[in-house]
Amino acid sequence: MSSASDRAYEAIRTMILSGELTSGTQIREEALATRCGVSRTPVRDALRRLETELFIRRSDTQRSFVADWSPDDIEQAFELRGMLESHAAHRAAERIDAAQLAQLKATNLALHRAVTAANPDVQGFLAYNRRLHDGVIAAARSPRLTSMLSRIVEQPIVWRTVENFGFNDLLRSHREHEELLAALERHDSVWAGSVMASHIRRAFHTYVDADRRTAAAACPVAAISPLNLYPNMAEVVHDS
Amino acid sequence: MSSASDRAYEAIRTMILSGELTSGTQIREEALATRCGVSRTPVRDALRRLETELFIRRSDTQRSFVADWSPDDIEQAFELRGMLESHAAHRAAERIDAAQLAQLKATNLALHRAVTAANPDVQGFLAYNRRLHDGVIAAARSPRLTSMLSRIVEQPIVWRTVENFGFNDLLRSHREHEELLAALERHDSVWAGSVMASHIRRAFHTYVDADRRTAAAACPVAAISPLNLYPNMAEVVHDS
DNA sequence: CGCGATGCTAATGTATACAAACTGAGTCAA
DNA sequence: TTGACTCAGTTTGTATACATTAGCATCGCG
Repeated sequence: MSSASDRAYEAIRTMILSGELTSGTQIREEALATRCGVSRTPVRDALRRLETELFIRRSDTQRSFVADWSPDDIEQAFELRGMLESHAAHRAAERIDAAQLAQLKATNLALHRAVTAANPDVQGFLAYNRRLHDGVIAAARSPRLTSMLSRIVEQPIVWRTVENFGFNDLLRSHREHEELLAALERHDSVWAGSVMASHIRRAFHTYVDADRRTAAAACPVAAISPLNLYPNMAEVVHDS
Repeated sequence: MSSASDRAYEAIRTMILSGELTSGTQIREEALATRCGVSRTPVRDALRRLETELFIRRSDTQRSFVADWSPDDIEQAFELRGMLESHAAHRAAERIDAAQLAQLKATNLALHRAVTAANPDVQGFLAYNRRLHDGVIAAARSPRLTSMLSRIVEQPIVWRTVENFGFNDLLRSHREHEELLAALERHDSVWAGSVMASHIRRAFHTYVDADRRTAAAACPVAAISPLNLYPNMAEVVHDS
């Protein structure tokens, strides 16, 4: 999209993810506009986008607040992402062609190199991981699915997750991708769907564990949801 | 949302659903603004919303066009809606309380009355049907799920579908709701999920059949997708 | 003392003017 | 003839000013 609108979007998103804007904070368009160096118009655009991605919540009276993610919210997000990406993998297995498959393999190879480098390149892992998942989604050839996955189940959690990943988690991620690729190569949709479902479910648990370890640590992204100390706590009340 | 923005949204949406704006038509903000009697600003807002709901497609160069729904698109939409609402029913069965259940029952009773009235009240059916499904989604208590279902898998297809429903289809819909309510009352999440999945899958086939019958008829909503004459046509090329 | 009305302040919604970007037709050169 | 380039016209993006509405506190009245 356009430059100013994009910059505003990225800037605000980053502020939220970095913890600069904490959950529950009210958002004033004017203030953000100043901060991003643009006018209110593109900021409003960005806020709309962030709202559909549930980074931002609007009160019944049109005020915007930074959304707070309860442990239950986070689990739901993982659940939805698992369901949708599993479906994407299922479709992809029926539709993927040799070129796409080759590209996915190359991506996972690059991911492996990033992980096993002298000092592991987490940013690289993130980028390749994203590219691989995007590739699978694209191979599913469903505009609706693509749109839902890109917009709603976006990366906030993944971000935070990978921050807390250890070396072994990254390696395991690579191995699971390998299995997914094997399933895609055989056009075995059931297998592909299952692998993807477990892949994401595992990421969920890795997240919960890592979060429990680092909760209340100095890292602001962990401090956002200290309740994660109790991941088994069943019903958490939440508004909106 | 705000008045002008809402009016623009409703107006444009109606233009699309009624066939006044045909698929593929380029959308000029200025023209729509004039037509809706508001300025470009709320029109832009409305277009963004309609874009996330996939009523509108944007070219890589920021031009907007009315989306065209191929038969494959429509099946995908039903698939996604089935998956998500089935999940919603599953969750709802675990969480629904007596009050919510009673309300759903009342709604389905009202739906039945609307259908079996002297001359069947299709608009009434629509309203009650929507209320019932919304009730189930609300009972699932998942903001993310709610947002996805309300935004993306919205009602365009349902609208067109019900236009083509016959008396028996409406009655069957009521019966399937009854079964769903029974599952919810027993808090049987597996049953509830299955019933919802078949309910929506059946709606898909009813749509396909009805559409085949009425395709190319005078009704503009049917004329929007003449390709539906061939519902079994597998792969349809589509851009975006 | 409580409660509601009222006016001020601040935030969002809307309109409009201007800037930037795309479109497409026409032109010129290889 | 084709292909790239240019330039006017059109369309969208951005900024800003104004309108409207929510928040909030104070004041007046019962």
